[in-house]
Amino acid sequence: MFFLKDLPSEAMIRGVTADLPDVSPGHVLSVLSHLRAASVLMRDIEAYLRGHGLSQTQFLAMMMIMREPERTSLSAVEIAARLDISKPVLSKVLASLTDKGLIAPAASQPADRRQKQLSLTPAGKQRFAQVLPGYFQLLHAANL
Amino acid sequence: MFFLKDLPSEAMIRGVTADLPDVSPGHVLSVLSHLRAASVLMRDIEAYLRGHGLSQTQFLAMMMIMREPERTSLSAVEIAARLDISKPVLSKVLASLTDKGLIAPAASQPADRRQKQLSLTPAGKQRFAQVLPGYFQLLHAANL
DNA sequence: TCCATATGGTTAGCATAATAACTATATGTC
DNA sequence: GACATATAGTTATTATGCTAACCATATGGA
Repeated sequence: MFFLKDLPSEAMIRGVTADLPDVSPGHVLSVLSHLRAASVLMRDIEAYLRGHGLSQTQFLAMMMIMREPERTSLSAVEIAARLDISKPVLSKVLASLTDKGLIAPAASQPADRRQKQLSLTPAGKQRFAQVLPGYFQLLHAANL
Repeated sequence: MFFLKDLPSEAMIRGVTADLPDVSPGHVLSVLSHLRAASVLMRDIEAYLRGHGLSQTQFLAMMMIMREPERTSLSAVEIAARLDISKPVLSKVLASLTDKGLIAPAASQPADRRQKQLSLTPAGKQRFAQVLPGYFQLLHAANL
């Protein structure tokens, strides 16, 4: 995660986009500022989570499982759809969380034997509870 | 680049942060929405640039060199500072741009032999000019 | 029933990011 | 002048993302 530290000046954008009448330099600069702020925040979040032994994706995968009001488990494709990441990435993330003992196959598996339902272990729930408040405080403190 | 597709509801955030009085659920949700929008835009930008044979970092490194009003070259550390990325990443990015023939060592090298000044080649300037308008149009079209 | 097609998940290979550790060159102080 | 320290850049290692290709299981139509 990264993004430009030195944003282009509005004058520079205006010069480059002079022949693009549908592009407003002020708006483009505002979008760039937001991108910069978002990337800095994501970097901060990743550093915070890494301090707790988790990548952002690992943390969010746990959140997706915890968040289901009616259920205690989810299948891999359900998690991938909610996170908007590719299946292979999720496959690795789930393997890593399993290795850490934070998630495990759910007690009841579905009839469809292609699927694996996954639940948080007690250790997983505890880790998640430890990390969540600081995560929301970081989000709250962001000026975005 | 990615971020949550299904954002948590404000009620869910409120429940989790009930004992954090300094965290406002509405504000947290707004920050999450901005993060989501920023990550989607970055993914779109990366896809656009990849279609032109460049990664985002490669493109931005070229922009940093082009952008200097008084100069036609920059050293690696100057580029890294403006982009806010680590030196090793920049080292690879510059090697890759050199392999593509888009940048080359500048005609005049500084006395300090540790440094390498880098300029855009004619092919580099042409590629940059091809790509830039679409880049700004993507930024302009973003609702961020 | 059987075969084509779809879906869930993993593996393989590539690109890009980070930190740590390295080489080479400059600089500044004794 | 010589040695300690700082700076520019590269290499090694690790983590995380992607697409493409691959198994295994389900499903649906002839």
